Amino acid sequence: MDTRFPDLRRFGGADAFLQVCKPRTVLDIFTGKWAGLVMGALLDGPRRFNELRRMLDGITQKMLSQTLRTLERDGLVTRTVYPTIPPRVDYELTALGHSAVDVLRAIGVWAGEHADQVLAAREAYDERAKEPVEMVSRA
Amino acid sequence: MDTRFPDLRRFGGADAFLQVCKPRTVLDIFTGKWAGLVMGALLDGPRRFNELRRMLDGITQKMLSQTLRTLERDGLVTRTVYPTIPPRVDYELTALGHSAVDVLRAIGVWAGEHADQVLAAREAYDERAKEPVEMVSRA
DNA sequence: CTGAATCCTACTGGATACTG
DNA sequence: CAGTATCCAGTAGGATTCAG
Repeated sequence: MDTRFPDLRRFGGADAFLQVCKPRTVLDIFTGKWAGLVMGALLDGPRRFNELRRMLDGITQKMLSQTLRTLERDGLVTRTVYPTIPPRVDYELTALGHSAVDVLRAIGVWAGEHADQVLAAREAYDERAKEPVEMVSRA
Repeated sequence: MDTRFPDLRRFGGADAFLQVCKPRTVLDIFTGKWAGLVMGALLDGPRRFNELRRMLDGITQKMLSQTLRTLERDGLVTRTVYPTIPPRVDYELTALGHSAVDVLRAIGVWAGEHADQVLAAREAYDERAKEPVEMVSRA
């Protein structure tokens, strides 16, 4: 989901979305599978790599590593290396990262409040699909 | 980005995200490439298929059709068919859909306000990557 | 411990052509 | 007009292996 600048040229109505045109690339921050969870795991302070891995049970090293690198690149997380043996690396949310978490929280709240409605709608829809079919192709 | 229920079992810290566990499936609403834009196009009232297609310049029939069907399934949009000739179909946001748009707007606002910071951070990061490299592997 | 590199699969989204 | 069906490319994400 990206294709780099598919770019949503002008946008008909909805002024609120005009600003989404350029910042669209930034939206990827919220679309990844893990980015939100990783930031959530950093809410309480700095964490080490394996600490995060344990918190996000189910994530692979690759995805954690990849996600962290992206978050760092986007300025949402800082990475601090302690040149000790064994090496130790701490990750921490930046101010920007915290502001992003607020948005994630808003999304989470909406999802929490409306999940039932959405799921019910889905069930109803899928149910209707299996129905009588009415339009019998009577030969 | 889905794999249906990868399911984020328990979640270490961040209480705010606990509720994301079950409703995670609902989050897909915001992750699609077009869902947000389509809902945005419906803000001012009902629209017909081709009307939407023109507003969302760049979208293909397939994606518009697919997106609308998903939105309908999730109860965010209603679909009304007028059995006239030629056929006419109207799409309109439901109350649930409108509430979702509010969240989308919040995301858009954040993106608009912080896009510059993120993009600057990215540039800086990419710049550093090309640097001296310091750690010369001196034989 | 903290990653990077490789391989592999499934899904998203686009182009094109056809139907009621 | 409002779709559906088919084919195709790019990519996200997982498993596994290797390295500093």
